[in-house]
Amino acid sequence: MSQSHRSPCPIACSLDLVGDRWTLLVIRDMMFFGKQRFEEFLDSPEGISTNILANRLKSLEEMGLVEKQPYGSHSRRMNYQLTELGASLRPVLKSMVVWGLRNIPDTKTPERNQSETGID
Amino acid sequence: MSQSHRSPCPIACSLDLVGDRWTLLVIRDMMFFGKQRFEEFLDSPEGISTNILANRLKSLEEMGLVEKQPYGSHSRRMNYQLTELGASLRPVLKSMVVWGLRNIPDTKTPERNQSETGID
DNA sequence: GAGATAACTTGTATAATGCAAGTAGCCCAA
DNA sequence: TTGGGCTACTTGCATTATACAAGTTATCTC
Repeated sequence: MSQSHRSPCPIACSLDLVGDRWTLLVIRDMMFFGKQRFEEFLDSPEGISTNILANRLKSLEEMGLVEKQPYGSHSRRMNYQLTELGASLRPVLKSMVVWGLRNIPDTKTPERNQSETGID
Repeated sequence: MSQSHRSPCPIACSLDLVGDRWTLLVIRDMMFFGKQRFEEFLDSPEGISTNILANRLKSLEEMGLVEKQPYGSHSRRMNYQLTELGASLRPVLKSMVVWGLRNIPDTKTPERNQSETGID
């Protein structure tokens, strides 16, 4: 969590951590869709590529937003989960959902998640 | 506002528009610090370079988040202002301020702005 | 031991960023 | 009327990040 920061501004620092086109989508997948595995993240409609995903999972782990654990004795399988810190990004994600739904045409959230996840 | 989108997800679409390390900082400067001119944006502590700034101002204008107007007869001077759409990003910015202040050490907002701008 | 699963790694091409310097239009004072 | 200052960019080039496709590795199952 003590990466290199461009300034003491909380917005700038937040962007230093999660300010790119992919990181928050991985967090979204964990937060709202319960995804936990590498292959599940690959399935998302945005189509992240494997090298970017591996890179993001590694830096999310280093930043303390995500925890990685082996999944039982099940082959090489890993489990990725949000830490408390990662989960605390929920209001940020939710504000983006609200803004996007209101202001960008043809955006929508999957029906089955609107009640379950508190996305609305 | 109808750029190319990776998916119908409101988070992904929002990130397609403002998901990089600089765009939201320009918006921050307008929203919380009342900056309106090219040189003022350059003064911010993060040190954006001129080509990136010109590029971001152009795309912000194309997206309809910012309006550009000539400043009276004052040489080549321009005024940049948030549109209503741009201003509607305030909750997103504020949620990042709150998260950053709580979770990233040594972040702070300038004192003089805390009451004036509704940043807290 | 052969095949399936799952999580990466590697290579290469393209695009974005960062840095320094230069350009261009307009105004004002000499 | 011209020369300098102000302001907003543009350009060139090196470095870094992204995108796409393919290959590799470790474990488990049969």
